[in-house]
Amino acid sequence: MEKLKTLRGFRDIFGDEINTFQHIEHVTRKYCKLLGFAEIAIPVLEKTELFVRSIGDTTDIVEKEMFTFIDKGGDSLTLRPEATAGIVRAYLQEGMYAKERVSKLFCIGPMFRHEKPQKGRFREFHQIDVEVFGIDDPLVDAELMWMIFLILNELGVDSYGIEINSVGCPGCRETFKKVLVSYFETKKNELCEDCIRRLQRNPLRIFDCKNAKCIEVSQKSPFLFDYLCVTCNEHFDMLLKHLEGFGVAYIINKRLVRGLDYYTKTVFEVTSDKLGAQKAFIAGGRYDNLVEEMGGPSAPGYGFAIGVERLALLTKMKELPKQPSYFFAYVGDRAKAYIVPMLRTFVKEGLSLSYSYEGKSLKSQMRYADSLHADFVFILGDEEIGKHIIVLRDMRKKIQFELPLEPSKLLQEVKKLITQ
RNA sequence: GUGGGUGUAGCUCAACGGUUAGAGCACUGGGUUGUGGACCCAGUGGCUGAGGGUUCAAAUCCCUUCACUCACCCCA
Repeated sequence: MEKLKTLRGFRDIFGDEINTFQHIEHVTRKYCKLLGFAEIAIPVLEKTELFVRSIGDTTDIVEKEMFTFIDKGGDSLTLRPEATAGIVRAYLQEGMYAKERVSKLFCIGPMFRHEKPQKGRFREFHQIDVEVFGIDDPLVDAELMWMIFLILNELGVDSYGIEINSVGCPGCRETFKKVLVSYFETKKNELCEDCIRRLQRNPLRIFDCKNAKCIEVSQKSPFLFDYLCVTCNEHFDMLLKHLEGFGVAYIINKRLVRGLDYYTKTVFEVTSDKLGAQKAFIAGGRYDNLVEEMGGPSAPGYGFAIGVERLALLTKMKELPKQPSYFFAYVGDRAKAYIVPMLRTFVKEGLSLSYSYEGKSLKSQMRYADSLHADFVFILGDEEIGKHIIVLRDMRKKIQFELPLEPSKLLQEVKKLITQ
């Protein structure tokens, strides 16, 4: 029989890694709540059309990376490749735009993209998504970057850079595209095959190319940054002022463009050189026209996504002080019968009590207790039962003493030890 | 989708084409009656990823396939 295993690019997350995940979620939730964000859980599965309309039908994500299938009813459904589309849908469907002036939402969960896996990239991966709707003040852009700064600081991530750029509004972008295309047309023979293709479809993405010759050509090319309209320019200037006010260090990267069609004005990436080829672990930007394009009111938006797997690779876990743990070791069947009352007594008080189901020798139980890093071990046998006592061994201090066997008195003595 | 690298015990890895495929870690038991970590002894554990071929003989060479991995494309 064939061995059962996870699908390619899908993984079990457990052990140290899931602890890191939980820690990342905990810290992120804390700052989201401090800055007035409300958590929302949205479906993993939506109609394919939602993603095609929001992400853009010529993007790689939509063209070749979605898990799409036909449902029994004949609908085309897709496992979400990103969260923004679904959150925009919820924002509209639940009428949030009518209930509040500004909506601040965040969402944590798995995303799915049918790509070839490599370092820091999986077919099922996890994102923490943060979005703001209803306001286009550059203060929002800066505030969220500051939040990232606070989160990374608390997670002990040190070597990273926040790269920012502006991709303008549809107005300045269109005029710039013409300038750009006419420049690259003159250098066409120096570009790689991919970039010649990009020239037709999405010339801005030539800036993303890693080919040495293309970089050389594009470095001398005009930048959209220098062609921004007055409004976009002012937005960007204010963003920089606010970032300085927040004390967030940034790098302006005029080459930075993003893979999703809906971005306007501010775009940014947080990168680390410790991640291999997939160096961006947080990315986001402004999307002032997306909500309207999705059939809603004219509501600007701004958001970012944290790649949890990638961030986990950079997170330093601190050893948290834990409350003491207890182990119950027993000798003989009469003593084993005390497992149930011991458990009831301890767990009710919120104290962790482990034990061996199999019993075996006291030696093996002590070894087991040690492997579980128990702080205290109770030892009970016929001898103690006869004397109405139980032995408590302090595993760190290597000392042991006798305590009353009666549960309420035992608990009293144990609590005294904790407060010592 | 395109390349490169790697597949041997639960994990990390050995084994020139030649005995019964080994070691460390982990696990289990033991090292005077009922006491942990270190140390010592013993034990469990493998269709060498799968399938075919070459050979007297294949973990080892060849082909196919699958998986993992890194990179490209793209992305968090």
